Amino acid sequence: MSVSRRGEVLEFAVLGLLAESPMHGYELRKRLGSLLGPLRAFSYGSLYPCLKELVARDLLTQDDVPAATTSEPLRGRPSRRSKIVYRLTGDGKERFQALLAESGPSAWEDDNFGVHLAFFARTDREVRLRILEGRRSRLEERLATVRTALTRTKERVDGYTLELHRHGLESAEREVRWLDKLISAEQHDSTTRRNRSTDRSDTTRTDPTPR
Amino acid sequence: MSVSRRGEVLEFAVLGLLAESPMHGYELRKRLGSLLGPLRAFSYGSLYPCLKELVARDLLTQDDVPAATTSEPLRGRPSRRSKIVYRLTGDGKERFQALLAESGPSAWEDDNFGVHLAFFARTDREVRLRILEGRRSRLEERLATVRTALTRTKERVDGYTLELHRHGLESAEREVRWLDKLISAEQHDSTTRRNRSTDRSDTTRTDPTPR
DNA sequence: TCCCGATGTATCAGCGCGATACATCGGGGG
DNA sequence: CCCCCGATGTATCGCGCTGATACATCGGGA
Repeated sequence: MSVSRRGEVLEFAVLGLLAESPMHGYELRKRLGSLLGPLRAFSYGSLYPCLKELVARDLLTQDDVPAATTSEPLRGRPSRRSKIVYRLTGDGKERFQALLAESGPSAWEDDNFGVHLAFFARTDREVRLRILEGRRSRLEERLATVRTALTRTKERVDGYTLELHRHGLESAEREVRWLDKLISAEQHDSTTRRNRSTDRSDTTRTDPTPR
Repeated sequence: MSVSRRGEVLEFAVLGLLAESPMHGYELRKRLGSLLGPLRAFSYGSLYPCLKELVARDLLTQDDVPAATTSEPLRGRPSRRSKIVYRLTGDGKERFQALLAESGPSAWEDDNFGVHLAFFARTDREVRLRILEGRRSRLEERLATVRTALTRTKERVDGYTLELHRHGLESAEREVRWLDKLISAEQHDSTTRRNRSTDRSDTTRTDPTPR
């Protein structure tokens, strides 16, 4: 209760990046940008408090690096500020592994899905499949809602609004097809191991090839 | 200053919806949902404070409607809470027209573009074109940044992250093509039919927009 | 009858963004 | 030679917005 549970996506991303190699805040934020895209990138106003909390939870350690690169005897300025390098602790690695293994709804909700996908290379194949399929049915279900809402009000809306929604709808449909491609790639890839692709693990009725 | 300037998108949307007809908060929020899509829809935690502020700025009036629909003599309950209907004032209509005429960068930034497009039926054709073209170049410019960033790091990222960014890139490219279609539709519309574009008059005469 | 979902108004904790502040450093132009 | 500028680097604050929650009425189905 008192843990205050920050949004897990930033925590997850930070742990994953620091699992590759220790680094300082500025560098971390840049990597965050290239991980999640220029959008989705978190600001320092989120990053630094998050780092602070992770240190408090003993998932990270922070080492102040004086960065006395030269033999310069530390001039008049008493405080020669430099980098603060963050590093994963054992608990941190454990926590990251636990988050990697997460395959429930929290893994495929809008905000979280991107990060989980970005770390797929370090994720178990079965978990990958569950997340992809969960994401797919989540999208499909939203799609159904939007579609009916759209047809119900189709005649009562002007052409521009309609066009806006049509484009949004097509984007979502395109994302479903993209997910299908990823899923089928995963299944194909598994041919080297025992493949149980015919089991009925579908959470929702998914017709093969809607159209 | 003291005006506190709330995010203009909600204000714009609310004014636009109330310009069609007065209504109460609950109804307003539903329309907001079908205007901007289920995502993008604002929560009551945003809507009610916004309404309060707009009333304080004399852009809206709020009328408490007892909702004694029938001749029912108002049974035992002393407090028969009912709807609070919001209505545009003259200043409100003026403000909405001013926002409709907005064609600067604020009109085509990510957050604002959707609302402006949703009200295109009530927007001057020239303003429509400027907004569409502004939006297009904004997207194109971001696209260029992402593309170079992607090729620079192409080899240093695992396949899943790459795929994620590739899909995002294609979505943006698709949106550009979509804008191109809208722009060309606008231009075509102007050459074929001589719209009474030069007249003043009607504030809201909606011409049948392209399919 | 009782519960449930829709209608209806309203608030609150907390999160994340954007702006801002401060400080060091290398380099290019006046 | 200096000064500005942009990149590097850490950090905070205001505030809009979300999701949860609260409360109240109503119609309808089990």
